[in-house]
Amino acid sequence: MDARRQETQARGETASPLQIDLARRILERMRDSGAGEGTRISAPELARAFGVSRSPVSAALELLMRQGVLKPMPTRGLQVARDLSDIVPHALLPRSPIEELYRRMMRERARGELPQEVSEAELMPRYDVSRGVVRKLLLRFAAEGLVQRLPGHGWRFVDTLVGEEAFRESYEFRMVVECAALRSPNFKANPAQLTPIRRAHERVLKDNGRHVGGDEWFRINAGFHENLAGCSGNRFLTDAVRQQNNLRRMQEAAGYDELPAKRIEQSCREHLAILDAVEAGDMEWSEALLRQHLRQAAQFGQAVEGASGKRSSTARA
Amino acid sequence: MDARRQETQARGETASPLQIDLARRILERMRDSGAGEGTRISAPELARAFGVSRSPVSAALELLMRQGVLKPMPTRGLQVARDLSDIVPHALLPRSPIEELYRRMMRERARGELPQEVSEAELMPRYDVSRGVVRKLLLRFAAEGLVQRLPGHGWRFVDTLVGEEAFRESYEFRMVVECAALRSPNFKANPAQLTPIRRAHERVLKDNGRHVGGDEWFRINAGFHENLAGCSGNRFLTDAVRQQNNLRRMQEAAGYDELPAKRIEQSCREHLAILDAVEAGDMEWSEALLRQHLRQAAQFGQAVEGASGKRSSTARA
DNA sequence: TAGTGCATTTTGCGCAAATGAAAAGCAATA
DNA sequence: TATTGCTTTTCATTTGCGCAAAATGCACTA
Repeated sequence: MDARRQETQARGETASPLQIDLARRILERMRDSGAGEGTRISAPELARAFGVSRSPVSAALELLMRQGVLKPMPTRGLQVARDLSDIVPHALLPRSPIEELYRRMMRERARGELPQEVSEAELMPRYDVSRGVVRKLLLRFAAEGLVQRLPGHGWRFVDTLVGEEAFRESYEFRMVVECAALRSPNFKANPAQLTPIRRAHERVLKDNGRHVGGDEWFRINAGFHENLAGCSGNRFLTDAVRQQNNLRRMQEAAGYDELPAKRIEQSCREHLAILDAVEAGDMEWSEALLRQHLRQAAQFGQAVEGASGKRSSTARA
Repeated sequence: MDARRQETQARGETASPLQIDLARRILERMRDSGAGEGTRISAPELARAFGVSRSPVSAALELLMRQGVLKPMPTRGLQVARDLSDIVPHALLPRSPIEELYRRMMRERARGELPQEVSEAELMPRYDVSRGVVRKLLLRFAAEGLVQRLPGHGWRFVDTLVGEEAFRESYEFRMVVECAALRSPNFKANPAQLTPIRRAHERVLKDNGRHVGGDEWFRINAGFHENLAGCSGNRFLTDAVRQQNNLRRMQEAAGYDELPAKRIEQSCREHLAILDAVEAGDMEWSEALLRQHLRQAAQFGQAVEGASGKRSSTARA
């Protein structure tokens, strides 16, 4: 057993979803924290940071080593093998089949190809997977608040953000929550938290959004809003923002409307301006900027939605 | 098969959790909608209202008939058999074992007897149930946002509301969200929605909180805040309030500190005052009242928490 | 026309052993 | 002292089948 396991792992044939996911997040973390060639990587530290044991972290590091991102230290341990600033995580790391399926379901739902109410038995043949897999996927959707169990049979996707209604409501909600976060009496800008965010934004601006795919920008964007709310010190405000990000991620998955580089660039600058104001401690100005930022994003989104006839397109703020 | 099923059902030995739950909700619905003796009950209408098929509704109605709450019409169908205003639903309808277990888990968690992070394997022997049941329970907790899956193994309960920190944050969050709901441009007081709420409050006042247990009051209280937010027409605001209610329900489950009847009565009056203002369309005054109401509830809760040495007691607003 | 009662179909849950993955423990080392 | 590499232990997922329960369809009636 042991021999066989080592063998398959060495061939790179097996890697659990968690391991792949960790590898990607580790890569992003290293890059955004400014780690350069030769930087030593500590497995226990990563395990702590991501709330898992060393086992999956070790597997993820091995994965990264096979991809040439890491290399062994002269004596023991691992170090960064190359410059990370131009790496596209998703290109380097294959998505696990289950992750792929998750995104596919999300996309089909966002496009309306998948009905709002579904049964497990309906999904099994559709995606040609076992019930266990279906349950696992639905459970994950449920954990992100994107789907709910119906009282009797079946599951129900939450109202998506398509349509003027939900779209407007979403922005109204975000405006309320995120501005409240800035106004929170306990608000405290944490440089250790915000610096990587800022760095990521600057990286986007540097290559004019050429190497920045929609996925990447979404992650950066979501991270910005979530961490900003996080500074409020109010976990409920933070959770609410995260929840909204999850919802918008589903819309994003529809894959319509690639966001124009111009728009990304502008959002980026607005984010940086907000960060400046926050770090300078000028909360009123921060709030004004944020409010304006959200309003513009909402307008942009609605414009796109109005232009294309199809149901689509939440703008990313 | 068929004969056996009818037999067991006739003996009242089997009743699925859904059926029992429906029976209780139907009872509450009839009572709060002011149905008196002789009122005819329509199964399809109830099925629509609760989003299930007629099957479990029929079973629930049969259950209520066996309890003497309903009786057959002269020709066909069912009617209310007695005055419903003094009925205590929980006393009449036995909770299903799984419901009982759910509440027990919640209570033990709220009291800190159950650790914040648990594994399924740990829970199975503890409650002497199969893995399937454990999963089902955890899934339900997850659906209410009370527990989350950890990346690797195990589940993690969300931070409870005990401790000054979380308690303050919770009220800050509610203040933000609920007041925003009242200020929402699309706010629209829906009498059909608010009248049953008002009636329930008046019932509480009428018998000075004598027959109103903590459970009952919690339900009414939660319903008030949720429906009020619901009038905003913004589903995200509504969801946020519901989520807070779920959290507070867990605190409630600890079962410390029976809320004094005086306090319930006062909250009740404050709720009614808010309803008055809302229905009169005076949103500014509504908001002022609501803000004051939440502030007082927060103070009351903190006072109790400070007084009793134990970790306990979220006040109900 | 909507509601009832009954029959049929569909759906999801319960159960238990085997397998794979993550957590935890431990000695060796820089 | 913290980290690494390895081993052991614990944990969760997978899989398939039988059954209970919910959804659905249909004839009949007020």
